[in-house]
Amino acid sequence: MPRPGRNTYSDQKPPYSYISLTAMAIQSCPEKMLPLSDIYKFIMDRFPYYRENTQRWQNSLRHNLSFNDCFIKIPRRPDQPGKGSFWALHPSCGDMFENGSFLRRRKRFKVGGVQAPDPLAPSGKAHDAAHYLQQQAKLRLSALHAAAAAAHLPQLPAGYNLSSVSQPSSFKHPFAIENIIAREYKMPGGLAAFSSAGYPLHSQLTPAWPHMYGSGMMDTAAPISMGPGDYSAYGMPLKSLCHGGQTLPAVPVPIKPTPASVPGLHGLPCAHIPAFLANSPQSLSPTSPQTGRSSPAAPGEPLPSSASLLQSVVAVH
DNA sequence: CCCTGTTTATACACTT
DNA sequence: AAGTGTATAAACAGGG
Repeated sequence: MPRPGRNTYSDQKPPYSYISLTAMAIQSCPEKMLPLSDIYKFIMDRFPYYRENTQRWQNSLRHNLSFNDCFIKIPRRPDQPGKGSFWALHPSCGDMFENGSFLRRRKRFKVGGVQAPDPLAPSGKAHDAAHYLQQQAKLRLSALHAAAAAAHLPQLPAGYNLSSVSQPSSFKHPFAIENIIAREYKMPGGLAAFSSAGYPLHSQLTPAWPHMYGSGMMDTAAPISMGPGDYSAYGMPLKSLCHGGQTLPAVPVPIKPTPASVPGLHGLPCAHIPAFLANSPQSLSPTSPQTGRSSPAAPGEPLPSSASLLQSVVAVH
């Protein structure tokens, strides 16, 4: 039982920005893309704090999706009825939170920003994204279809759980919650920063799992533990990112910044992916104070992260 | 009508 | 102090 007199543990605001929350949601899905409603669902499933004032935070979240270049919008295919588009992470956004803080990025991801300020290039965002998603689609789909066939699943109906098989590569995006967790636990001194409730006391970098329902989420739903090294930041082997894949027909076409989008080719041919892992609430949750605001808790030492790996991958392109 | 998505504006916190 | 990133509010348009 939670502390008496207190709201339940989990009503504390998680130490994540909407950007990181959204990124987590997207990354949690095998296809790395989710419709808005599933992003909502993901967040509400795991962060009880967001089960209230939905109007408010959902408006903010939508604002973030539109406003930040790190999110790309992917249309649905005609045969995939439903409202709204899918949302995915821009392949080049890399590890935006490499500084270790999921509340505030060091720098905002901008398309055509740092590495390729080529004004002539057609919107880097759309371009990269399209390319990336083509590969994603290829990989994921083959895995999904194989899995569906094996499992006698008609059409990957909503509610399926193929998480174990639909991760063709052992990759984890920097935003994948697994990574976030792993990173946080790696934080030097991180564990020392816990309150008795297992809640970070003074640092945004310390483990934030208590905010989430279903501590075992990664274990149960994402048995993607893996050996280090052989994966890129995009959910596919580095090789396929660097080479190949260019021959694919443009499957997904990000909409946002590309006036020249091919109209006809819509979204991934994948099923509508439900928020993965709707674990039963375990209510670990935090109690401790969100000291983040007032306390200038040092952002902690930047971790060597997959960001560097990502950068090199992107640079190749 | 409600949901989705875009845009503008303001306030605040953090970084440099 | 200025610049930047994030949160929030709100207006608006388009689509199912």
